[in-house]
Amino acid sequence: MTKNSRFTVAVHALALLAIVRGKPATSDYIARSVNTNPVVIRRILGVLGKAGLVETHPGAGGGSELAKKPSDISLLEVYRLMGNVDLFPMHTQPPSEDCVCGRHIQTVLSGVFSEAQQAMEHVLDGLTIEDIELQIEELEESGLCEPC
Amino acid sequence: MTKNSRFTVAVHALALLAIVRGKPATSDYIARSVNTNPVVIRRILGVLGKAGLVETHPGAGGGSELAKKPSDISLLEVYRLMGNVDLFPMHTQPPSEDCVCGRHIQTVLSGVFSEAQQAMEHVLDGLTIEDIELQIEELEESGLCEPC
DNA sequence: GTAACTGTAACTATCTTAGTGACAATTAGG
DNA sequence: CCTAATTGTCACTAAGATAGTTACAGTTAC
Repeated sequence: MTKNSRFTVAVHALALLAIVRGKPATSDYIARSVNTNPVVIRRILGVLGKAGLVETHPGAGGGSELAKKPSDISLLEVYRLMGNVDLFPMHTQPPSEDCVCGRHIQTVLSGVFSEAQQAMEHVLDGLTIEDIELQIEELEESGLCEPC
Repeated sequence: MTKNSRFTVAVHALALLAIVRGKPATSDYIARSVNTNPVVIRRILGVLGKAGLVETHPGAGGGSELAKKPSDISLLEVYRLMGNVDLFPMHTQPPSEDCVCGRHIQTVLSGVFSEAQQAMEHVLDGLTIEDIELQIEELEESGLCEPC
């Protein structure tokens, strides 16, 4: 599996932006919540910004806020933006063409892999940042939004 | 996501063993089909052997063969044996407990992640090495088994 | 006895990732 | 205009994972 946590961090950041709704959040503020370095957050917000999910402003009083409604941001969109393409890596070197198995295994596996991956992506496609936000607020058992 | 190709290689090896049905295959033979080093194959066969999927014999005339029917080996079993546990890595450091979002994000995400992973695993659970073998043989458009 | 195997340890090269410091550019506000 | 706050981005490091490789002792068939 892609051994990176960028999807997790991106969803965390977007959920936080949803919770503070409208008030711009600095990379430093988000980084404290995620418990990482602000540069890591800025890198991810950069990708989300180019895709139109967030708007970011430099300078004093700057920061990032959502550019779309939380209910319009699907987790699948975020997942793909974070560079997650193939769930199952193929052979590092192409298999032997001199073998019945080597000749066809990649064709067969790519069908299987894509079916499995689609099943997973279908679940992510049915969930939005709003769902995450609501579940967090439900767990907190209060309608207030005092994130930090 | 799993960043290693061991699952692919394991399925390749098992499919090859299914195709040559009964005739023991050496790690060198399998490695030529996969296009890798025999030690890489032996490492994987070692795991499959401990799990009872293959039987391996050392010495001259040795090699590996399936210990179960191809139809009794599910791809999910192989997937898990290859060390694939969590599809979606969480934060590298635990998020801040001082933040509403940081406090609950992992609880919420672990539910979402497990749902998505289960959907993927359900597909793998419905497929066996026999399915792979049959698809390969179908592509080869011949009932003969001359793998190399 | 010899040749053909496996199992496994040890090592290397390569890649990916997260994290970090540094600094120019931008902006708000006095 | 000056200052403080903030982003974007580059360059680097440390750590970890992976595939590949060599080597060699142990096992087996003939």
